[in-house]
Amino acid sequence: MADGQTETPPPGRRERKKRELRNHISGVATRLFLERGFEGVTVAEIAETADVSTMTVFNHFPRKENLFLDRGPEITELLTAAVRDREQDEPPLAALRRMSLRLIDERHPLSGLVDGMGRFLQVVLDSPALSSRWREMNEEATTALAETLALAAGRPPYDPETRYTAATVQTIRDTLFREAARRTSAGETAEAVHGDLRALADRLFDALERGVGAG
Amino acid sequence: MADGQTETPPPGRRERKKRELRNHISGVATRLFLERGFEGVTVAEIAETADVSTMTVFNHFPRKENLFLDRGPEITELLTAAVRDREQDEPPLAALRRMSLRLIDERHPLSGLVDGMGRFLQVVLDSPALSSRWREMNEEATTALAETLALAAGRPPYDPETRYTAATVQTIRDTLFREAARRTSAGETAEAVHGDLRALADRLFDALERGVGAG
DNA sequence: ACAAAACTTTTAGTGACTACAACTTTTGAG
DNA sequence: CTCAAAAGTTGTAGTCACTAAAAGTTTTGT
Repeated sequence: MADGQTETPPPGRRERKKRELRNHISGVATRLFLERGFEGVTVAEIAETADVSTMTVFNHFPRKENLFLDRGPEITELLTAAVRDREQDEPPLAALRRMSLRLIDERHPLSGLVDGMGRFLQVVLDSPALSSRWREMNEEATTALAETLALAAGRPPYDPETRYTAATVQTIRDTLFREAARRTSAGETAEAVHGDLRALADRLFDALERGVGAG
Repeated sequence: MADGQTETPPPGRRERKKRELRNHISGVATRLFLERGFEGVTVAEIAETADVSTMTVFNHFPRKENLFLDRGPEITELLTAAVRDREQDEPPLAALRRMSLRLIDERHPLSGLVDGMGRFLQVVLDSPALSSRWREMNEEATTALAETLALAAGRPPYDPETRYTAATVQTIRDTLFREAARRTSAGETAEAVHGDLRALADRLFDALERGVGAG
């Protein structure tokens, strides 16, 4: 299955080392941020600790915030894929609800149901720059979802009511994440929160669907 | 009615001059931003043009973004006052809807129904920093509204479902503003957009109320 | 008139981020 | 294997938002 060479460079060593270095830098940065907060660590210090130059950090992460928050594209992908890849006869909002419940059941990090997520969220909320980047990621996801929903419903791409629906789905996701992170950080275990979170998700999606139909 | 002295300093000259200087600086800055975009103007240049020192600019506006976006508190105040000062028997969401329609009917700047709002929004959307501040203002308003709604409904101050309602009200407000600014900047007059915007507001509030009840 | 309070200014940083040139490593072709 | 191009890293020298602190100026109340 695996070819076991160690000396010959199989096309892709550059890329692999690049990924590894990126992970290394982001790992070092994340650890420092969790320990001392976002503003308490300078990029120069991260570079020093990771044993690279400051410029290298910026080569891999154009903004300091990206060192801590780099799952933005993943959120966007989850939301749009849920709508795009659903069965023909399933309404978009039903697919989005299913996907949200699946994240919760799988204790996916983006559901917030992971130990340590409380500290993570606290670091974000304590930092204006990270909070800002958090909202920016949410908006990117909202815009992408609005486009996908418009496409699925055969509406014009900038329809305000479609955007309303997309923004509200994002509100639900954000509400669920914060609730999960808040309660797990308050000492409750992920297991204890799981049931309540699921019920909350259902209630919020119910409210949205009563408002706009099946979407 | 007015005491007409010009030489004697009636307690408040300092405050008046301060307000005037603040307005002067923000006016100069706004003009420059509209002409050349947010990133195209440095704070030093604004200070120079306004004939003050750079530090004075920062004394009046702690962030550069505040020079262009300083109506955040006003939004918060409008939303919370609508709920706080409503008649006892009026549901909170009905009061918020009335307030939104009133802004539209009065062509209030925060409704977006003002000539030149298109260019304003374009400058905001063209600048990452201003877009970020815009979202931050929205979040402040959302948090304040959530607290007020929770109080009005006798719920705990951090109730996730109340926050969902507040966030959705904000989504409606933001959607309406963008739609108004987009269409007036596309050449339509505020009068032509007014009727459509009112109807859109009603539809969005209908959707929200169907979902969560009268709030 | 005078002292305290409130502003403004100057000075001297810090820290994120950029442009650019020099240097090193990896890759692919001959 | 060799070598040149491509990709990546590094150091240098900025720019710009923003801060801290001290000194100078104007306004205010007595």
